[in-house]
Amino acid sequence: MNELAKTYTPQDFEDKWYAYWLNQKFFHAEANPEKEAYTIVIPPPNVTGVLHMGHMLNNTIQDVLVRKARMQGKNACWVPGTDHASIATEAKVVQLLREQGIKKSDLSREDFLKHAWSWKEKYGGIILDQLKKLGASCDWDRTRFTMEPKLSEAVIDVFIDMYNKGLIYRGLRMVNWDPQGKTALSDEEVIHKEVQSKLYYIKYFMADGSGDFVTIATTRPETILADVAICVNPTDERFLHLHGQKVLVPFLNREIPIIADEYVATDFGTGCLKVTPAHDVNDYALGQKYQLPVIDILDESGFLNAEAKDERYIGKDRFAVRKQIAIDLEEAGHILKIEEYKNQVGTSERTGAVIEPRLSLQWWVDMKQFMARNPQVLDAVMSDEIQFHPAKMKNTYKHWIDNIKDWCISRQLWWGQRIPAWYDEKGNLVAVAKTESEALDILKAKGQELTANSLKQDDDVLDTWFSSWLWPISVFDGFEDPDNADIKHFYPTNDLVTAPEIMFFWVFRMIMAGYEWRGEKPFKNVYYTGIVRDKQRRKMSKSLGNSPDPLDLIAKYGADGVRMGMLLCSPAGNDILFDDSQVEQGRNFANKIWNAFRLVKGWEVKPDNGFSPEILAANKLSADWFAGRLHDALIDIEDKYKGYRLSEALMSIYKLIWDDFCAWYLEMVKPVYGEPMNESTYQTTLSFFEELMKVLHPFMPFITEEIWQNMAERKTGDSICVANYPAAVGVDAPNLSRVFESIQQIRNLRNAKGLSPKEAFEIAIKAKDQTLYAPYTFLIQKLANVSAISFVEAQPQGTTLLPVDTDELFVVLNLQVDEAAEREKIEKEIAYLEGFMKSVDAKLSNEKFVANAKPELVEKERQKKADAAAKIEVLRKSLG
RNA sequence: GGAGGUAUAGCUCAGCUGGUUCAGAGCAUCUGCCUUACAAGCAGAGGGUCCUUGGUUCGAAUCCAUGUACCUCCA
Repeated sequence: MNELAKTYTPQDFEDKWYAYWLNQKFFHAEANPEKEAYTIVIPPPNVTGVLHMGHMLNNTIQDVLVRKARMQGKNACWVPGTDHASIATEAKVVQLLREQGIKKSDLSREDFLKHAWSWKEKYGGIILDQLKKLGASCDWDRTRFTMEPKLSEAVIDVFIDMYNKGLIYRGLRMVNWDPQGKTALSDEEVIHKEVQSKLYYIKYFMADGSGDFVTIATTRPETILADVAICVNPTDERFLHLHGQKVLVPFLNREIPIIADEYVATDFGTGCLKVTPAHDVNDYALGQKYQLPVIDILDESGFLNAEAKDERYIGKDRFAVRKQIAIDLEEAGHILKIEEYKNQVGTSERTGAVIEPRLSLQWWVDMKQFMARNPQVLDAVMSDEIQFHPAKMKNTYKHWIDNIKDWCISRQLWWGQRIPAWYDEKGNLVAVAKTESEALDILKAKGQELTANSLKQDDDVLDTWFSSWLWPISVFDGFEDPDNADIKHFYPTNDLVTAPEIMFFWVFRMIMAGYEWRGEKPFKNVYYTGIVRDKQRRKMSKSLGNSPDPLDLIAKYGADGVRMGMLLCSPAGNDILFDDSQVEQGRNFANKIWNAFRLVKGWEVKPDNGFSPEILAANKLSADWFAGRLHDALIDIEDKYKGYRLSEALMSIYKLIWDDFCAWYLEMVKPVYGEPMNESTYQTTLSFFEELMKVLHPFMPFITEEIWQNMAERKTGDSICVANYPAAVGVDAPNLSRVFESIQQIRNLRNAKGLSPKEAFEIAIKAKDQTLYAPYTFLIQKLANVSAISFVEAQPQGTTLLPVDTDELFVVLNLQVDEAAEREKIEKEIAYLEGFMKSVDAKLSNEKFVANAKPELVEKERQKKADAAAKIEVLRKSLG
């Protein structure tokens, strides 16, 4: 290293070191039974996605964990990859085609998939390249994609296996229908939003022509065309006379019965419920119970179909009809009133469209049965066999499992794994098999002769999560070859880092898959990150435009600064409020380190024998002190890692470097201007620096590598990312607490009195135990700019007293002291200590305390009392 | 409507098994310094009814209950 730039400029070296790491294959891991494996599988981002702040946080945490494991000599493997994201990707491709004037409906399945694949090839890798900018140390040779042939095959095999085990069934059920994506969704893919809508009170006239009517309240007047009954609560006295009567559906004049069921709430709306089995989940249940007909008036796009019967509305969108029918009802005298009303509507996570409950034939996973087969899915989490961080997430997990519902896994899309089910010409399910010929074989074995022409495969594909739940197994080809070296070595994985909202979509289901197909948990720890929000607590999102572009941030502050900014404020499970100023703090820290290194590298180094024994001894003492600090800090940091408290670990490192190393240690050993540094202290300082860089490396990989490479001669193939992580070594460190306090007291006095730090003065110390000061007077002289130090038995004339713990320090200065203010300050201090002593006394004289509290605690209290008494004495004396 | 969570300094958060090493950290603020590594810096300082009200206990920020506010998930 020749010249170091004056300020830290990450742009100069980040790309260089990332390329070097890749070149040297430091991130690549091969199965090796000799070594302890450490594995993370990435939560595969959508192949359509671009990096957002959530990814940044998530992947920074993973990188910290994997880099530390790697430095600790583990066989660290972080498997990257992407998710095919069937709905999101298909929606994007459809939109792109539309822009080119091509309609999906005009394309064959094969042609559409060609377009989708070429789109994926073009844009699919973007997000992974962005992760490289962040410094992610993934094993890129292992990059997987949930829809690549091997992984798709695993999905199909699993489907067939589950079908054969009776864990999957096909059934006509109410599903969440996305009219825009034209597909079914699982419950987890539906987002409930509160909207301002209207509650319409509509009159239904009695069929007997009496002119009497009942009033119902609904937010969806367009569905009256699909009404098949009116329902009231059997105990509702207002409507007893109506039971069994009939009313007419407005406009259609269809006669429908009035039925009674406890389901209806008497205190909501009018107490009369219109029953529309085709368009409401609860109504469907009612319809089943009373064997009511089902009239479905909506098509797959949410437009009214011929079943609506009324020509005015057929072929029109549900929302348009809602508006129109309200007007028409009003004109026809059917509207009693319209109220403003807040209610929840389900929307599609992917397309944003309002979900339509729709009766359709779909494939389902029988979750209750699955759980019965694999009780460990719950037990392992509750017993901490799989640890959640933070642990409070266990409650949510349990509650959800206790209320588990079947999982709808079929999607009416083309982009994804096509369901391996086969139907005859009448649409009857005849076989579940991987290929057409296997299906024919199965049929043959059953004695059914069908030809390829009469056999038709299911048109639908599987839910994206039906492939990602296999991820920890499938990335190691654990389905294709269950005993291969990779899966045996790397599975179960160690840590999973993900967002809490993914718990049910993904974490839970991976645990299911792990026990079902490996008989083993998929990971040991789950770290739930927070949601990244802006300063106003709004979730960062593209539509709000409140999310900074991570790459811009990296360009401005450097990847290390961004990583640190993300981590500083993100305890596990808490939302993180993101602000540029945090990233700035990270960048400033990097700059601090950079300059500390400039200082050390700038020293002129000469052999020890040219230095006075005093200087050598002094530097040795300083080094011993810092070695002690380093030891304590390493233990503390390790502790925080163990509890997955990464932001706290980082804060400990931050303070270790900034305060202990830079502010204290470097100032202690720094030669006066123009003087050289002795060789042994220089070497010790460099080795401290190296240890610090190693400890910091998982958090700030780039700057630590840059400095590490420059602190000594390095060979190609050397890197801090594979250097040994420092271990805490016990040391005999001097206690400098009184020395530091003395220095701070003197600095404080200077500040308070407006004395220049350049002006040196003498001090005298009256101490019970001089050995706490005598060997270190050079430090007080150097760091507090003191010209001479003597030890005395009483306060010399014309000096100012500074209390240092129970000792007294006298500054030899004729200060114009504001006597009254001084006295007041000291008296305040005495009052506080006396109050303190009183409370300790009260405790000690309380028999129950002495009897109940632990003996060491009582002893501690006695000690406190004695200390306080000594301090009071010192203060009293200073008052004269 | 149901479930879970949170409430501590201006902001973001620690505070574990109740006990003055318990009221803390970082940032921000204020004061003084461009002190030859760093103004992206240095040296200091101020700042809190630990959400309310009860209870348990010799002792509560900590445990329990109630209320309030906010967040998340589910219906």
